[in-house]
Amino acid sequence: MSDCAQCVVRNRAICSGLSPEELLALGQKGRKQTVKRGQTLVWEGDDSLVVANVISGVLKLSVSTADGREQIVGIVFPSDFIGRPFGKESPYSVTALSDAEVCVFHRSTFDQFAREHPELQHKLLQRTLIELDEARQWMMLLGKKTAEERIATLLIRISERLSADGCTGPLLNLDEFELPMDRQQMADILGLTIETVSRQLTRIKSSGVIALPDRRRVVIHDRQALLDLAEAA
Amino acid sequence: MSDCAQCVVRNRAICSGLSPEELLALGQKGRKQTVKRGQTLVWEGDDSLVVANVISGVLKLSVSTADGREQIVGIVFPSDFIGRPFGKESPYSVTALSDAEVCVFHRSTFDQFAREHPELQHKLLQRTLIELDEARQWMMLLGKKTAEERIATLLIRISERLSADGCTGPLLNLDEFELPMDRQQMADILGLTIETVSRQLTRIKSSGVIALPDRRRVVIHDRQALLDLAEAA
DNA sequence: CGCCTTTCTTGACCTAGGTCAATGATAGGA
DNA sequence: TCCTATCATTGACCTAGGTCAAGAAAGGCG
Repeated sequence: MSDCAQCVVRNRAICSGLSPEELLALGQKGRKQTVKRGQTLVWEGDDSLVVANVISGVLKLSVSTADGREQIVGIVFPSDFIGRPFGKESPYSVTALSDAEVCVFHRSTFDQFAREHPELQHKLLQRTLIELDEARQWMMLLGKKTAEERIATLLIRISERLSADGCTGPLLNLDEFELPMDRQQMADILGLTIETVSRQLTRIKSSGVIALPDRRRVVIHDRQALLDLAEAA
Repeated sequence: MSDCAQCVVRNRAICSGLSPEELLALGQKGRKQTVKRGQTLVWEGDDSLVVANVISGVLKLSVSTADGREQIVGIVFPSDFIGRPFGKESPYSVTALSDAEVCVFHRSTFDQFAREHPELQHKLLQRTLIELDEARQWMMLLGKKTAEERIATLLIRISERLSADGCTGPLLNLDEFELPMDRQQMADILGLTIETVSRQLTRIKSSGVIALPDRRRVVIHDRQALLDLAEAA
């Protein structure tokens, strides 16, 4: 792989904290790969052969029932880690929502390297714990929140995540951004239908809290009001 | 703490894999504590001061909205780990569903010990990854499954978990067991109301797939049929 | 620039599951 | 053992959100 020391996600991905020598050693085991929008990198139930860091783009993690219902169980942004280390089957699919670049490793190679480098393993643990916390917050949303609360929560979360991505500071709370997904995908994240998503967005727009200049663009006019709509964090 | 080498969850908890000396060192930092049914060990939002292993009993992890809606985001059985290492706030409450015994550590003490013992950290990572997979399966249930599918899934999961607990082999799939929770708690796990839980249980009972000899007891008469009701895993 | 495909919005209607309220069971405690 | 405080079930009714079916906007692409 090309020079990890120059990597744009160098300071935020799990590789941060590795010594220059370790970074080099890990870098030699990985390779950069581009993924086209819509392309699936890992299939649910398949042998988990690769893990990766996201360099650019946005991907979804999803699980499906036998009869085709799909639930998106995670959205992955640049600097996030994807794949299931230390386990032979992937419990979900990983699919690109936009064109993306990832830095891929063979799972077994990565597993071995991680076991030999406690600092890397620690980073991975920290990240997994955070993901678990987030998954549990989302369980609350899916189990107990109304459609309007769900939409408001999603908009807040995406705006936070996208602004954190700028990496210029803690959180500057982007008030205008591009949705990295279409309406159907929003519905699959929120446990709703596309029609309900559409209706609730129009409702919130009509109240003046947000504007929707085009399909993908969102402008938050009154963040506090949106937070109130989202209820508890 | 008393002798870890004699601990009933010795081979299943994260302490498994530690050398006798390490086990002793860790054991000296912890203490055994009993928790009464209904008692809350950790409050959502509070400083995360303790972590623990569950020795006996069953506990719930829950998060609440400002207006009092509660979602149970995890059920914890003997040999499971509780608490949020490497993070200062607990994102959920931990409450005993039955009287329980836990083996408690100060979080900071535990964090330090874990960082010095990669094997322990690895066990913790493995466990966290499994919990994350389970949380995501549950997101599918909460986002897309019908009430009947939810109930069937819960019954299957509990029976599997309780039989694994016997620790006599891989999975013997207990066909008769005691629910470690009441109807309201089932509802809070499944994102339903107590009435819907009750109605669906009666429905499944009427179809002959299960029997309910008393409030807590469940007998699975036709496991395959129950699996079919639960749809996809 | 118009055509076609896909995506999004909106409306009319329906239903799974929620709400409210009454009744029935059970477990402890005196 | 009876009494009382839960806890669970059942029924009648309601509503948030799902379903089905038109339209209306955007993109692409020749």
